[in-house]
Amino acid sequence: MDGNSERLLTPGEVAALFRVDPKTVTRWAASGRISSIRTPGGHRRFRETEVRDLLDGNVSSAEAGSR
Amino acid sequence: MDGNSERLLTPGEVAALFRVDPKTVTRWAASGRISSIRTPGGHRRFRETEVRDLLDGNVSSAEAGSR
DNA sequence: CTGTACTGGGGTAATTTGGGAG
DNA sequence: ATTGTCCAAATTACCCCAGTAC
Repeated sequence: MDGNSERLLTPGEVAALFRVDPKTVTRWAASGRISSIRTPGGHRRFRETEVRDLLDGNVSSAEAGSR
Repeated sequence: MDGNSERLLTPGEVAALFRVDPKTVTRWAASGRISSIRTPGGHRRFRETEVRDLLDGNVSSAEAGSR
């Protein structure tokens, strides 16, 4: 209960995080690749946790282990 | 906290920085020589700091007569 | 209610992906 | 072993305009 408000990000925010175009983020939501919440007006909003998870959940660590 | 504000570069950007083909950059990521973040669409994004470090941190001053 | 900034949808061009062969 | 080019397919970027968000 309470306001465990999940911070919602706008397409422009997510686009900046992934270095892509806001329209591309919209396509991800349309393809079901990312969860999206719709505002009464039809605009989309994304969960920060989901975006964060995607950002660091696919990082191939090069790790400088010059052996 | 949250040092997530990292600028990401596209394969074409990194390729232009190294003066190589985008395909070559992709191979570096596939070999694990450089960190890579994947977009939900499958495209790769590279960290600006990582590329910069490689560009400036790999200069063997004078390149002693290696040949 | 007015105004500014951003968003949604469609369509087309550019880029990126993956594997194979030189 | 590393790189550059070939092919085909997928994904992404930018154009327009109207509507929504604050």
